[in-house]
Amino acid sequence: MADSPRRATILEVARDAGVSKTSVSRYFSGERDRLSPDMQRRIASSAGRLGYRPNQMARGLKAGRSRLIGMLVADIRNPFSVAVMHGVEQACRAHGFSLMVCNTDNDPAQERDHLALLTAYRVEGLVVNVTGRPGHELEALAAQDTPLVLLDRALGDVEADMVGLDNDQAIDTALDHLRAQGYGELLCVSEPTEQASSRQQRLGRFRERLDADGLQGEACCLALDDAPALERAIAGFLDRPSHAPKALLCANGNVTLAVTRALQALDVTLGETGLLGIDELDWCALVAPGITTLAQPTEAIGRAAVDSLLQRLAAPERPAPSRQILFTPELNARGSTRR
Amino acid sequence: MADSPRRATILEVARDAGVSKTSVSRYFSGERDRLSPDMQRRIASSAGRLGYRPNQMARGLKAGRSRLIGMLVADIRNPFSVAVMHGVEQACRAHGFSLMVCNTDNDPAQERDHLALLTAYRVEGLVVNVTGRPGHELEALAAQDTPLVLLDRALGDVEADMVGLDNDQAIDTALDHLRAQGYGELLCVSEPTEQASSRQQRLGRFRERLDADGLQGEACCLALDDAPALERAIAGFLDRPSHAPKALLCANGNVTLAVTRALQALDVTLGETGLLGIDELDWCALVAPGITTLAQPTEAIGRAAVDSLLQRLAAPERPAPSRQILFTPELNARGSTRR
DNA sequence: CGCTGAAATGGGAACGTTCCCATCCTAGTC
DNA sequence: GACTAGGATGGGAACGTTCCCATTTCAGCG
Repeated sequence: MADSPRRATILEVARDAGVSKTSVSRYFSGERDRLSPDMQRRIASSAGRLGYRPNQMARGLKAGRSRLIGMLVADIRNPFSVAVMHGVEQACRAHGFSLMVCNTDNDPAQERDHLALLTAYRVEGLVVNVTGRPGHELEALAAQDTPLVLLDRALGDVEADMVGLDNDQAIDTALDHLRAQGYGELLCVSEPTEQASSRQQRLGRFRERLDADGLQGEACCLALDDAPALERAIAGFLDRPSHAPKALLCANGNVTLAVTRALQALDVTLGETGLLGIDELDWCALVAPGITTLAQPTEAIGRAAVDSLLQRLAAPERPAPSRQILFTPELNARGSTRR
Repeated sequence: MADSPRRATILEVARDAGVSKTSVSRYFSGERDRLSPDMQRRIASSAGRLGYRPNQMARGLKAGRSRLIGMLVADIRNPFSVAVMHGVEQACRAHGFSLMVCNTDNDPAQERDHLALLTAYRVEGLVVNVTGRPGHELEALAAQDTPLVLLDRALGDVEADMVGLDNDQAIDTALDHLRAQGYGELLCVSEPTEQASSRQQRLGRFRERLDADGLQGEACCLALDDAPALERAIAGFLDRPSHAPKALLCANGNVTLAVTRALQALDVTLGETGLLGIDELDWCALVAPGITTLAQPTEAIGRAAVDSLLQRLAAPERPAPSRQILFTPELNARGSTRR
């Protein structure tokens, strides 16, 4: 059986089968119907015996297309990212592309490196969800006709399609729900916004709505790794005298996790103090009375990203104006917003 | 600025800089010190102006090495897998390799497909964590001198290094802890074991220890998507008359999630009924009195996998006998095992 | 019965690299 | 001052494909 120390080449298969390499190439590039049944049989048998696999490198080189989609993920350990990635992968697969994922750990240096890598592999399209501004490199890519789609975060200067949550609607839904449940004084917690446009947008809308609706509220941004600071911020908010029930709004899943920890440390009863998080997580239904969330349709977002890419790939001539594809969140009302 | 519709090639850079392509190649393959400072400057400038990036396809083709490590993951949405993957990625990066991850969704067909894909890209090593038995394909690969390392699950017939948790030790630690906390009657819940050796091993050890230690207990395997069945199984166990406190042992993170849901549905008080899960998850500290877990050192496992790969890659001559690298779990005692 | 055209097949030149082997130059040696 | 060793540089042949053009064969047809 398996014995050849080196991978067989198309030429060896051709020789073994007594046919030309062109025919073997045809066999493996989906042009089988151009081959006589007899030849197909011969090739199949030889290839099988030799354990031949087309070399994708050579293929990509010659044909100029890698059949590869690249994805840059800011944080692979974020379940939201993974869920979207899953959608992206499915869609790629469905269209005969493979996905090459790079995790950047929110590190601009890694973003640059990985971007170079994906470029080196000549990915035909790029799904980008990053923190920093590798704007320059991305612009260059875009200028070279590599389709680009931004995920969840717009990158100021880069002109490309963008797929993500309808943040305004999400905030509106959240506030409407909280108000309907009788909460009158709100604290919106977010990670620092400099790096991610969606955070800015959520916070911006939050402030807008407060003004417009005459709700009481404030926003705070802090790095999640400083648990004491977070506890202090929350305690400060809760201790303030007030005449309406208070609630916390978490701008994303990571925040929800950190805030939940902080609330437990502070011995706060959920529901009495409201809690609503953007992003649905496995465990939100499990904690205490259940944590109310706004779920993002992650798979759909992933698929939409790929669709957008493929569309541009199909019609490279007319560079359609860049679009925004926004999705509606779904409210999972649970005990944490029931008084 | 960015204008070239097509990527520049090494030849164009060479022409632009007035040097030979060989020199440009040297510049980009880490042989800069062989070039005079003047030449380095000229090349750098031309390459920068033209936006040149080495074509990894051509590189891989010619040099015969792709600088790529492949990883096959059974379930990308499992936090354990992701954590290990993170370790793998870091290690690859540290050694100048890139990682190509394929998620198989526990589907043998996808396993086969993705394996073919990775083969086509001529990955230099493969980290495998799969459910099915693409044994044949994997064997072929191994026979072709592609280093292979199995993650968490041994594949019966495939001879390769294996990295994972020390399952015997994990079960021992779990049982010792449960007994020390006064639980005397145990139910070990697992997903179906056919596909994953680690599950078999955990269950096997559990049964062994029961016999040896004279503990009361039983094991049950079921698919997690059938919540009612799980609830029935658990209710059955809890309703049985007994003279010692009862506890549940969850064989992995997914099980812990499902069991926790079931327990809530059954309105069981954690602690009174013990609960211990293998795999640490974000939320285990958050639920009720906290869920006791056995944490796997995921990053270390990932790194070990890559190390093992690289070791074999470095010495392809002497095919060292395949090893097992096992890691010790860490106990996080929490309220769910305190009576 | 020679002509046309389609279907089946094969030869060879790319694709963008790397790397082996020159070639050229300069400084050091006797 | 010829001789050499070694450093800097360049030319060209691969690597394993695809794809453009042949070339061959043969059925159909006026």
